[in-house]
Amino acid sequence: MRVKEGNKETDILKAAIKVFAESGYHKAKMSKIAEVAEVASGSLYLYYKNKEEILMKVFDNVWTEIYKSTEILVQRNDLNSEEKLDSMLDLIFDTFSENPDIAIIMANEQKHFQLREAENFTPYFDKFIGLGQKIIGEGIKVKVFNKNIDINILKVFILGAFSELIVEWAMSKGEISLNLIRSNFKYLLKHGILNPEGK
Amino acid sequence: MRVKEGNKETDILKAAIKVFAESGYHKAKMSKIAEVAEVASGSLYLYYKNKEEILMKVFDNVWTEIYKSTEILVQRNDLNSEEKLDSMLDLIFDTFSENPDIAIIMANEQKHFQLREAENFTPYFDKFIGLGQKIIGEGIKVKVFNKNIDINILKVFILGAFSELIVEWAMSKGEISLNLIRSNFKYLLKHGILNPEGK
Amino acid sequence: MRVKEGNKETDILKAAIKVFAESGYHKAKMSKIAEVAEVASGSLYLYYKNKEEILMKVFDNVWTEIYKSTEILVQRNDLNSEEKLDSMLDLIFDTFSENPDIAIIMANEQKHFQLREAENFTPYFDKFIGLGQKIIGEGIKVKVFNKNIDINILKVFILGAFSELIVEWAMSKGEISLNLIRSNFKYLLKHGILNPEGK
Amino acid sequence: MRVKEGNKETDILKAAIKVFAESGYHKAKMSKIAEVAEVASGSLYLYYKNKEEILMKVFDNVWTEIYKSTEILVQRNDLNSEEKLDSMLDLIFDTFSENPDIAIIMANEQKHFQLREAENFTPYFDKFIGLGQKIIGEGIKVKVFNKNIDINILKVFILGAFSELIVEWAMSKGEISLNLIRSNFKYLLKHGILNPEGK
DNA sequence: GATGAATGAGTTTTCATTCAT
DNA sequence: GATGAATGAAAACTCATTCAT
Repeated sequence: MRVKEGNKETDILKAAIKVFAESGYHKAKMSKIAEVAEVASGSLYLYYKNKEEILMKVFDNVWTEIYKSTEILVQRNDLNSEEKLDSMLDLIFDTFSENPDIAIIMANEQKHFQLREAENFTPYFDKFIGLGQKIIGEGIKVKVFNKNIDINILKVFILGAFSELIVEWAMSKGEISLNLIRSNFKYLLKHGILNPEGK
Repeated sequence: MRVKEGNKETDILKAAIKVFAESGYHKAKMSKIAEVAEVASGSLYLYYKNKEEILMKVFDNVWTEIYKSTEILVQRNDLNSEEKLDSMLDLIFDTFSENPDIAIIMANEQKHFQLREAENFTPYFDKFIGLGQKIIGEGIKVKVFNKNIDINILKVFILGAFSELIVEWAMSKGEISLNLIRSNFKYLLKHGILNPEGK
Repeated sequence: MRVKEGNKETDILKAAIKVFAESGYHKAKMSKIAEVAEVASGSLYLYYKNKEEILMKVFDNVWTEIYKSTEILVQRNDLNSEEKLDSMLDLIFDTFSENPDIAIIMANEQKHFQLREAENFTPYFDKFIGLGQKIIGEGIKVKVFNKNIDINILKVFILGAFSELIVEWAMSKGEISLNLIRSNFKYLLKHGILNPEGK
Repeated sequence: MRVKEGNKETDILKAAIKVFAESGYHKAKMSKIAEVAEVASGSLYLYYKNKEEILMKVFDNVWTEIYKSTEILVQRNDLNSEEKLDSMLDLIFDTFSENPDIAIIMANEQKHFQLREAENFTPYFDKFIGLGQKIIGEGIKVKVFNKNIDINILKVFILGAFSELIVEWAMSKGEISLNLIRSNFKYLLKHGILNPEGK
């Protein structure tokens, strides 16, 4: 029999990530994904039920990975709250900077599907957000973080700033230094923009 | 004197904003926009060249308005840099909180069209961003804002955090207090999350 | 505005009848129906939800018409049972001989959809069968028809024989005399094949 | 000695009969046939050229068998015309009641392929019909059957009534008594529906 | 200007058939 | 012979846009 050559499932997913990032989900054509994956269009449906399922798989993969790493992080006793937040930010910076196309897809499509196709959207995004909240909550308890800040607002603040920055970086195709973005992001998040030395 | 109401061009734009916010641009049907605008579908094309042009007009309207108000703000002598930043943030908070559907559209669609249909995208967005940068730049010069922060990164940081927050609010249909969001946002932006009293 | 020219809904139905009769429902292409109806393919969907709905409409139309005429027939007091049966047979002979393509479609497709898409199948077929049974039942009561015959079996017997004959005629494109078929059918149904004069 | 069971060619045919009866030929999937036959889908093509050939084989098998048995019947000298007709009817009743799925397939698909794929359709159906005509023709000659009946019409009449009845029985999954159907069928065919005792 | 019926290009998806192993 | 992964042609259907009235 004809045996699976290489790994078509992965090839297709990689191709889809590329095409979705390039054209946006709605304008992306299945035929283009097939072409990039060097696979017949019918083969897409051997591995994925339909176009949406491919996208959902992209999100599921990243958020599952991020969630799992964060879970381990949360349980570490050798790190204080500030260090845990730092590590968590490094984690997502690393993940998306290794997969800039996924960052672009997340920024452009995630909200739409989270809102309007919630039942098919990976539960690991919300679970990850929950862990982030936990880290911050602990930081507040031990008075490292300001207790007057609304934690629900904070999480949205962080997520928004982060995803905009990572996409800006991804779109610039590396022209902007990721490390500069990362350090500025961390600094801003912790100290804000005011000149600490006063005017 | 009040301009006569029932202007079709405006009706269509309002209807489109509603429909785009509800379904997302790509899934929005022209026939639905026509229905909501209480206009025949053919009439849409009397006022707008095509579907995309309607969306572009939505963006052009908000960013032009925001740009113009910001321009006036920038020129005021009675405000220092921190006050100008505050006012600018109030400006966009006010604008989008009066038009939550536009906030949703901005969050979901703007990036796509900014990137991939740049030639049709309103120049007033970039012009507005320029003004924002100017305000901050001045603040740095007078040492109100921290000079070590990269201004390009900062603008993306602010924009990302802001739009995520405003959409969160818009999607929640008013369940979250806008004032709480605004004050937290301003505080975070200025002072960050660390407890100022130390641990 | 562009006003309905002619009657596209009817044009499409007529075209579909032709195409379904020619190729069979499953092999019939929507594009072919559109071509025959001299209409764009998209227009088909202005009048019918999908391919199946067109076919269902064909069945609904014939059986509704036949049912209504039979209903009137059943109520007549001037006819005895044998005459009513005769008239009913004439009715269906006339209907299908005026629409030979529908006869072909009925013979080839009806059973499939009756069985497997029962919820979309016209209720007027069963209602018509009910009236047929009523006529025969009355004939048995007044001893015109043989009381030993199972009426459920009889109705299937008649229906099967009739539809096979009408299709044979329709397929022959008029080579066989319809009147000959009709008289032989009536005779056989009443007297059977045995030579009445005995051997 | 029993022929070895588990013959793939036969397994496939049996599976196809089941699947065709269940879903109808056009909706039947080759993959489903393979699954039911417990065979790989590629193996279907080792034994049959394509989907249509499988169906054609189904028809060929029944009609060949029926033809051969009828041929023997025709040549018997110990039976008069009426008895021959009776036996022939028993023959087809027996054949299809032992293979109700084939009865269903015949009723739903035969006409389509007889008409539109005549060149691939088994010649044994027509040959069988020829024998049937011969039996009746002889019955007319010896004045057992009514000479005024058109023999071509009669054969269609019988075939239609029979196949509708056998399918009705097959679909009812045995709820209706086959013997009752058979006796009513024979009676109706010979004597018709009129009450022999007059009104 | 206004209408909405009509258009037809464009895309996803299915599934019979092939063929490398 | 047997397998089942891979293929790609084919077709239904959608919907932005046009245009006759």
